[in-house]
Amino acid sequence: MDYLTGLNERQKEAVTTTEGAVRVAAGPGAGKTRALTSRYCYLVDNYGISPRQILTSTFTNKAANEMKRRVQGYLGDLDLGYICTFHAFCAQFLKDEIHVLNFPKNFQIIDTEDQKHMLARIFEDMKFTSRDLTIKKALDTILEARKLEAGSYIDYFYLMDNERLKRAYLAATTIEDQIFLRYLYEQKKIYGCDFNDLIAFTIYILENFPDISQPWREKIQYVMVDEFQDVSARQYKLARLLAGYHGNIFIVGDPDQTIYSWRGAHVHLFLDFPKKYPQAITIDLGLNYRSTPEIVKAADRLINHNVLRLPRILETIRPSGPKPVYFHADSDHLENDWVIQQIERLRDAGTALNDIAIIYRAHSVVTRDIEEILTTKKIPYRIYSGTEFYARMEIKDAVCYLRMVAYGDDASFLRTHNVPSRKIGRKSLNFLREQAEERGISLYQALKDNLGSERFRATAANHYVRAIEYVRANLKRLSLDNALQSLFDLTGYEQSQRLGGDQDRLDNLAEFKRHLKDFSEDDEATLEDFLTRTALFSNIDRQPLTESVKLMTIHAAKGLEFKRVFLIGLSEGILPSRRSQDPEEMEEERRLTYVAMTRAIDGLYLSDSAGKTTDGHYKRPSRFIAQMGLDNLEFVHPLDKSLWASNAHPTRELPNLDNLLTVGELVVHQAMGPGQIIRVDLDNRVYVIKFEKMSTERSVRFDTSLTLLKPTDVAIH
DNA sequence: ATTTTCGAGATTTTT
DNA sequence: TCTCGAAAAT
Repeated sequence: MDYLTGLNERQKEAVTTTEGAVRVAAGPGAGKTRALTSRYCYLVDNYGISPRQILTSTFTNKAANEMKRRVQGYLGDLDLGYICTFHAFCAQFLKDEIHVLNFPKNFQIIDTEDQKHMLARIFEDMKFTSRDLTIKKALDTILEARKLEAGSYIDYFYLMDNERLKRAYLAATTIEDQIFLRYLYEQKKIYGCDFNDLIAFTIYILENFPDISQPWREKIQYVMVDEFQDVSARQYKLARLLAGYHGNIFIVGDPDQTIYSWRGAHVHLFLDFPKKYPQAITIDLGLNYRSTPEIVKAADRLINHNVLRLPRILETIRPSGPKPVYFHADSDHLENDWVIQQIERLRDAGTALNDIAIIYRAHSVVTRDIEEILTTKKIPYRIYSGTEFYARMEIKDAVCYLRMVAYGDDASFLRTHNVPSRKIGRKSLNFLREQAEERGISLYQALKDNLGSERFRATAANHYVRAIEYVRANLKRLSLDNALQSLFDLTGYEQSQRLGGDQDRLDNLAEFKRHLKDFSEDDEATLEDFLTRTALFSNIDRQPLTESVKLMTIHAAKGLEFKRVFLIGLSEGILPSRRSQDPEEMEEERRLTYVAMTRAIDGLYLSDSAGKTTDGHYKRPSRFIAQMGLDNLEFVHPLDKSLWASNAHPTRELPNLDNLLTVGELVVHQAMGPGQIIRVDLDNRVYVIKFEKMSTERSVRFDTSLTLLKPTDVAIH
């Protein structure tokens, strides 16, 4: 029973409320993963529910692994296959059920990079170049278009046969439609399934095939969703569908930590949960176990500038500590220098390097400079990001060689056909494109069919084709790691890397082969399974070999905690990002800062530097520094208020929204008298106000004259 | 005539 | 790291 010991009353309530719809609103460091884990154990242990009857959606694979470890710690070794991301659940589901959409069981999961490749190829085929419609924009448009009507594009296109789809894109009148339909055609041709499709297909099947849907809904007795504030509308719909039969849906989240809006998350989903489930009970976990009161105070002051939130009062139990430290440097080099000096000081005072993290808005903030200083000072560090294991060039190459064996798709072909160099350059590739286009075949097939032609006489293309064909033919006999080795040997890939002389790359390849070998220990494991896994679990958590300082983006730091946190690059244009223009985006930037601050347990260090940004503007300290409350911070240098002069933040927050009232504030309306602001609706530009005289809430336009009765920090309810 | 190499410039966040 | 373009190499 020790999964219940040490829980506070609120947490216990969350754990033991097992029926119906439950919403847990949890602040940072409130032990929400703890509550979720305990509830899982409680259901299995007390109610005799089998793990296969509980779907627990986590936001990252890392979080899933962490939860599994904890549950197994309490209950022993169990198969916890449904503690996973929605995407991983859908991959499992579709493997069994996608045949109803006439897709093969071994459909291919494609990632953003594949999609970009496909689009690039379409653009080139169409000889289409435009400054206004870049590949990136086209991809956004494609994703956006599909978001609108979950099922419709499946009805219209995925159930259409390829010939009709082809006619549709040829007949399209606008460039956008041409690209969109052409893209769907290309994707369908290879039975590709992107991350959105995984969810959308699953929903589609659940909604349209009752014979499949009903057994699943009966089987899944409990649905639990972690990090609900980052769930997209579509994922939410999936959760509702699966929980539809038993009605047990349990969500945990913190609207103030919504940092994935760009991926479809919206604060409203959490705030409006009771509208979907009128009987839902809400449990508030506001007690912060993690950070010192000083850190919580500054973070709380900052987040109170947001309008789209549930007001809450954060309480702390930790003993008092130092105020967060703010350092403004004259140059980015001096900023890095200061940060690393502090780290050295902490280390010499006995802080383990593992307890220290450097956090930033975007990878670009990490310059060669900071790495150089860390190296010269002999401080081991590890960057969690950009070049994660599977993102490394040589690993991607290896994966694409394997994909050539399994799928022979164009994206993999483009990555592998000329690595190492085989004298197949642009002209030859264009030739292949024409062939492929004309005959409706893949690039690889086109190459195979033209091996005898003069064009490829002088190239090493035949080696390439022979290697792939050999491994394809012998795949059943070869173990996966041997298959890859054969590919390497026959194509000379590894040899070329060896000649390149980069030992790191060879080490990485060796590690990749070990992974592959581990995977193929299981006799059932197929190449397709492995590729599915690499597509879904691209961030394998490798244990750091040595004690090291961790560098990561705020997004990557979500859900983690560190004794000491350095939040660097707190400049206007970086945090908040210059790309965040409208007020809602600005709120997201503020939430990001809030998330970063609340990672810290004992010490929080904030820094920025003067100098120029890449676009030539002079950098200014972030407005968020001021919004934390200057008296809540410890300034390394005497305070220079001119750094936040009124001209320092041009046009970021729309002027007419600058003076918005905040939820909870008491106002007087000329006609309707006194009332309290319940919600601020930015979409419709109205305040939702509960007036004393009225029984129902009223909407009042932003520009209506309202007298502020008195500002208040007190929460409503 | 093609392919390869090399330097410069830019890069939000991720399942 | 990736892309682009121009110069160098086959």
